[in-house]
Amino acid sequence: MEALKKTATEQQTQTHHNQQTPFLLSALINSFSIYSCDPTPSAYSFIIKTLTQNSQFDQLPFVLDHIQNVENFEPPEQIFSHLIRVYGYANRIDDAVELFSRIPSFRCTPSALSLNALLSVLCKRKECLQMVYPVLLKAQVMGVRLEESSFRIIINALCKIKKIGYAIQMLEMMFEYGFDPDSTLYSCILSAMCKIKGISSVEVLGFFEVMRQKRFSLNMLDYTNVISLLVKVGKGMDSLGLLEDMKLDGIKPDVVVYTIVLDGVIASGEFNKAEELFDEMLVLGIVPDVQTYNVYLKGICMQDKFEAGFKLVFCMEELGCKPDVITYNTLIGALCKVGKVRRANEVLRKMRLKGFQENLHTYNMLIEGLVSEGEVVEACKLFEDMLNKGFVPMSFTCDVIIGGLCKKGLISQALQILKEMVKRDTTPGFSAWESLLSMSKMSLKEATSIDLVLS
DNA sequence: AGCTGGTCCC
Repeated sequence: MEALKKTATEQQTQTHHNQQTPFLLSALINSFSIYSCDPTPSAYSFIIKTLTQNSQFDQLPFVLDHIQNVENFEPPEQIFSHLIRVYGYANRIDDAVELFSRIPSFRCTPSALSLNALLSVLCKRKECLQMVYPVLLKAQVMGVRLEESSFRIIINALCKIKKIGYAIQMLEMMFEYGFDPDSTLYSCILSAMCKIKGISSVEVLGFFEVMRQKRFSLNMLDYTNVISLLVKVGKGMDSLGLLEDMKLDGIKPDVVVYTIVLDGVIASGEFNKAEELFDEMLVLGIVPDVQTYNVYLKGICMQDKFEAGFKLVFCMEELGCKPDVITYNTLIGALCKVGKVRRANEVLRKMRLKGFQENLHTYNMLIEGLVSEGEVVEACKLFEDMLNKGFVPMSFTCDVIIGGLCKKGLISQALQILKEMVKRDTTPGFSAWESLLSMSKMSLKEATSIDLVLS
């Protein structure tokens, strides 16, 4: 073994040409035959490690063939499970799968150790997931028994690709195998469920109920996931119940949970309840952060209480919770919505003075606000300002301006915007075409101009 | 894990 290791170290500094028997393998055979003993499994382990570390994968088949056909020892399974993982890292998926199937031919009985190695390799790659099922069938034929850890790998992979139905089936299969899946598997599925868009909240709540009946100790994330889903599907008031359950469960809701629930309550227009919730939070000693204040500010603005809104922003500064772009955007958006574009513009000026850079959202809201007030020329100025600052306009915003310009009969300016869009690879929306084409007074020359842009 | 409105017609 010492002789082999010495040879292996020397070999690294030498280059050598292709031979029938690779250098390290013959070194192994020689080193042991000098002392008239047989190579040990750990000697093979050593050269396999050396070869993989040097990325000499082309030599591995010779070594494996030698173990299979010449030696008689029963190699430990770790040699193969390790090599399967290494093949995975090297992106040699077919080699990994083939080695797994071949394990019995090495006088070794494969177990979940190798199977899990292969499953991990396959589950890490989206394009390999389709191979998981055939591998499981193969494993069954080979007499490999799935372990709890095997199920864990598969369920995690299924959750990642949002195949919740299959994940639940695997969960049920675990019972058939005599395993009792723990709460982490359920949490994993629950969290994946909540991320699926268009999932029915009834289904999620049903699953959540199963978790409760199993008397799992639910964690903060479980509650947060479900609460956030309820808010997303517009059942903000239902999230209040879960907030209570959470407290009864001994979990102290944090600022994130309160912010989500507050958002849900405000979205439902229950402003009194929102006040109550905000107070409750303060009483519990939870310090609102900028995101909480932004949600709270949205509620105030929804009630058109702009003075209170400005005051809140001032208080934030006093309390050391610096407002951010979203805070100012919330004010700007609310002001534009009720036609107070002038005041919205003042907010823009103020935020710039405070050193904040407006973003795409700020421009979108102000431009739309100006257009709906009939101030198309101002809107165009702002649009230009936005382009100069390097913002990529949203097609929606362009549509709004084109609509506004057409309404005022400013067709050539509208066409200018259209050209600007085409230049930036932005596709005009339906309403932009509608505005342009509905101009019955459009002259032939301008119609041709559209033609040119289109072609 | 949470905050800003966001994209055709019906």
